[in-house]
Amino acid sequence: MTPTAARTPQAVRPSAGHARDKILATAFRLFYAQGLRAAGIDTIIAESGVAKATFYKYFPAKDDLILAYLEKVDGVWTGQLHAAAEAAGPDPAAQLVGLFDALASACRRDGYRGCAFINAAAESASGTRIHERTVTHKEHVRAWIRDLAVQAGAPDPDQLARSLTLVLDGGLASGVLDADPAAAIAARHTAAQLVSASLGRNP
Amino acid sequence: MTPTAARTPQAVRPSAGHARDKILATAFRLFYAQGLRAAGIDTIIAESGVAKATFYKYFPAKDDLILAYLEKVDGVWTGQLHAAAEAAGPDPAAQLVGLFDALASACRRDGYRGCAFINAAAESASGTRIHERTVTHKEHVRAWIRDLAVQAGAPDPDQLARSLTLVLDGGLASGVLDADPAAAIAARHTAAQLVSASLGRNP
DNA sequence: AAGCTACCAGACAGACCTGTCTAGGACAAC
DNA sequence: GTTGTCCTAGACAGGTCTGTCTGGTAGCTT
Repeated sequence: MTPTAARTPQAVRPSAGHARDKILATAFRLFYAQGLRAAGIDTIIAESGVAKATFYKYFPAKDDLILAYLEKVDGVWTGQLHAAAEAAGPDPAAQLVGLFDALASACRRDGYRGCAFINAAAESASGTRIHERTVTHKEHVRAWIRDLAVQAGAPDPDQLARSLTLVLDGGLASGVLDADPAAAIAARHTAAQLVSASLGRNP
Repeated sequence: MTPTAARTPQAVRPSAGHARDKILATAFRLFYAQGLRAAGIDTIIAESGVAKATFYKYFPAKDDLILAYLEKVDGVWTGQLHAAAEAAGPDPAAQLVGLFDALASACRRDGYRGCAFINAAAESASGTRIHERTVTHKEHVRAWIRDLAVQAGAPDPDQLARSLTLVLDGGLASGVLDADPAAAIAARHTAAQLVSASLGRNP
């Protein structure tokens, strides 16, 4: 009601920034499906239905769009991992296994092509912002899994987190080859074995 | 000594096909270091020190060079895996763990950037020859590991081979992020756990 | 009405990419 | 000497890529 409140850009122009969302949504789709280099700016612009000038207003360079894409992927994938873990119940040990359901769900999805971060890292030289962002993502995931391992009372949470991220990354990496659900099932099974062995319980 | 023996191309022209080797060696280096798309034909030709016509004589298209590159990578990597396994001694169970030493050696090598096949698959659309070649490679590796698992007397060699390839691929995939030897050590450790658990021995 | 903001449409530049083509040199076989 | 093979040097075409720039439209604010 106050003039200042009415003056916020969102209130004044409901469509302000809308173009950015359309671009990012298209980039999300094309970058993942085709790869960072194979998806050209012109195609993204055309499929977004925006003008070129608008694109370069929001993303001064292609790398900026790629980083925004990775940010979005991070949010989506992390959310799916957390949701799968929580769906396994309150027991941290069960959550460590349950998070692998996110892998199975992902690989059943149409157009699944493995881990967007691994794929991005394969296309970017080390030292670039894109590469660094990928490393950060993987570190966050491992730190989260390590946290669960601590809560589960693992004697060596670092080692368990390492093992589980290896299996998870292996499952994701094999996803770029074929979206075989058997790999995801095997990953979950392997994770259960490793968690049991680490916690000293007999499966 | 016979005329026919002296008439073999290799004897007549020692340099025949030499240009092909130079091209392939340069491609091996650049494709792995920079990626398939980032490494341009012109650069490969320039660094090989050959003429453009010579290049296109041996490799009619870039894809042909990429396939030859993958063929070479297959030979090298498979050789390293086999060597590492054999170095662990005659026991198949020990070989299943020992093959992971190839991962540790690889990631200590300068310029290590993970698995060339996973990286190639990340850059190529599924259905292409490049993608198919990658799938074939991974199938061969898993079949070999499964063979070792059978020899080791694993009750479920398929499952053990799946688990071990997941860990191996996970180690290779994380190699494109950072050449952290800790990941390779953890992979070997995890493999030992899985082999012990599968064979019903207590570690 | 004037101004501002967000946007659209598309030409354009300059670099880089793959692949073709012409012209010719070095060397062994005959 | 002639022929055939393998090679070098590099111009060229036609396409694609990223990024810049000009000009014009719609709608809200003042």
